[in-house]
Amino acid sequence: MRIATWNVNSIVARLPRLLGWLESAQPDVLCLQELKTTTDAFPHEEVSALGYEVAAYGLGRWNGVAILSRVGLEDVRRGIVDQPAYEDAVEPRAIGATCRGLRIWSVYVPNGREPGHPHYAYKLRWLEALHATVVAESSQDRPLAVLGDFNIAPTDDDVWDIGAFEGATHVTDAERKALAMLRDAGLSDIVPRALKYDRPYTYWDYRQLAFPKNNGMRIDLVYGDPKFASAVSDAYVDREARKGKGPSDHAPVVVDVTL
DNA sequence: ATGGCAGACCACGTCTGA
Repeated sequence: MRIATWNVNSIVARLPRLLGWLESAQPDVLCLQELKTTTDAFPHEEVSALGYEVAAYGLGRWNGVAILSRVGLEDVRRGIVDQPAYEDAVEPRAIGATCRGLRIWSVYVPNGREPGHPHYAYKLRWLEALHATVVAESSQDRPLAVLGDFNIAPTDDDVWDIGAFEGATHVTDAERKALAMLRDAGLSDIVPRALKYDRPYTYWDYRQLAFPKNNGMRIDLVYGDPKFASAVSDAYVDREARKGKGPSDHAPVVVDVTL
């Protein structure tokens, strides 16, 4: 079974590329983030035409997550356990579903903006809620994986130049400790192969020629429980999807599992 | 010292992203 995650930075703007990628990469399950549209406005017909069921969760301009599956889509759940609000709004940042016996979550962790900002505190609270969700769902007798845009670079090697991140989010101890908590809960970081260069970055800023310079970050992560991790046969970042006209600023992460 | 790009909508400026 082929599982993937991709922050598309607007499902509407990315639809032609998404459809083409589904046809070429042939994932069985795809987790999407940053739909930037409502559940109703999701392009259900176009995606269904390729054989995928859709569970989408979007409220409009920002955020929005979805799971696409051609191997079943059951027990859909929108939002995580005690999901915190930001400025009184509970945002569409997580959706879970069961696909052929595999429990999958598509998550879009808050950005944080800058350490000390209320959004940063929100990010850390959100990660605690994600941890609680993982703990709650780990009791089930089925493989579990959390995929998505975590907005955290797990190590200094996961950014092109750690010196450029002084005082910035994505690399702080508190954020990385939240990832460590997920690992303590039994999940493993499924590190993908890079198809070019030595580091498996998944995001490159649109500005400053970041992609051709490979000034990237690995922030789109796959966290799997032991059942999932032991079933992984391959994992890679599809950087080809970052090339050309009208790409997302993120590339898909693809994981093959014998489940 | 800062923006640069891209997308959505509060739409011809503003906000967000990381």
